[in-house]
Amino acid sequence: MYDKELYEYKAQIVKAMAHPSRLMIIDALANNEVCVCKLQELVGGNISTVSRHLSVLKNAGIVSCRKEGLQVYYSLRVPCILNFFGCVDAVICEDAKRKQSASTVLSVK
Amino acid sequence: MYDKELYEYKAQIVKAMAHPSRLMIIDALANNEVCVCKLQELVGGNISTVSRHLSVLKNAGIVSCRKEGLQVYYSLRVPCILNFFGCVDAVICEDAKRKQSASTVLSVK
DNA sequence: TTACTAATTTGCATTATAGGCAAATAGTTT
DNA sequence: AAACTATTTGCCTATAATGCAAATTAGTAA
Repeated sequence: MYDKELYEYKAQIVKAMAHPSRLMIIDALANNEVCVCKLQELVGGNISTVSRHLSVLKNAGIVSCRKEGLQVYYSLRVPCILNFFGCVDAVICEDAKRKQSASTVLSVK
Repeated sequence: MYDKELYEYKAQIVKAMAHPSRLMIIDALANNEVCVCKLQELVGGNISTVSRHLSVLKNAGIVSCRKEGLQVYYSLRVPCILNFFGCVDAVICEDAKRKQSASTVLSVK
């Protein structure tokens, strides 16, 4: 396949987003840069785990960071990622129309 | 966290896309339904593997299928998924501006 | 220098995922 | 019914992702 390599590359990026904590982080970075310490408060759990998630996102090219004093601030490098979230919601809504499982969590009419 | 459950739900959907063969399948379904046999030709490999990828996409609510005679035809249930692909390309392009690794595969100027 | 704080990296154990093969299912044809 | 085709499912092994804890790096302040 000619573009098999390209699909592998794309899959790497999608995979980088494919974790609840990392989606939460991306959402948190929607409007402004946030330091690791705040992100830890947000997603909870061990700081080493949060740091690992951030490095996954960074390696995929989704976020970038800058250091200011002791803190490291992360920001979204490609904001269009956020548009996608609406579509994921659409998948959930479509599903909710049939099953009931998702409707409670999204409060779909 | 309030909507931790929601993020887990979303991650499931994103995870379902996070594989080169499955991205390839989604792309193939962009404009029309395609039978499993054609999809196997496309992604290659064992048919049982392809079938498994399809069931991952189906469980996530991304595709649906209908049977016609001996064949099963799959189609995209939520086409907005495709919009997202442009954004993944944007991530790759952003990256290509710095590194050189991706530029060859995407032929970015 | 030492002590302190923020973040990252590394090692390890646990769990999840991928892919192949063979067997099972469902629909078709004879 | 039996033979045939398309697809799915169960079982297995190999590989990758996860989360925690301990060790490490980097910046700050005494």
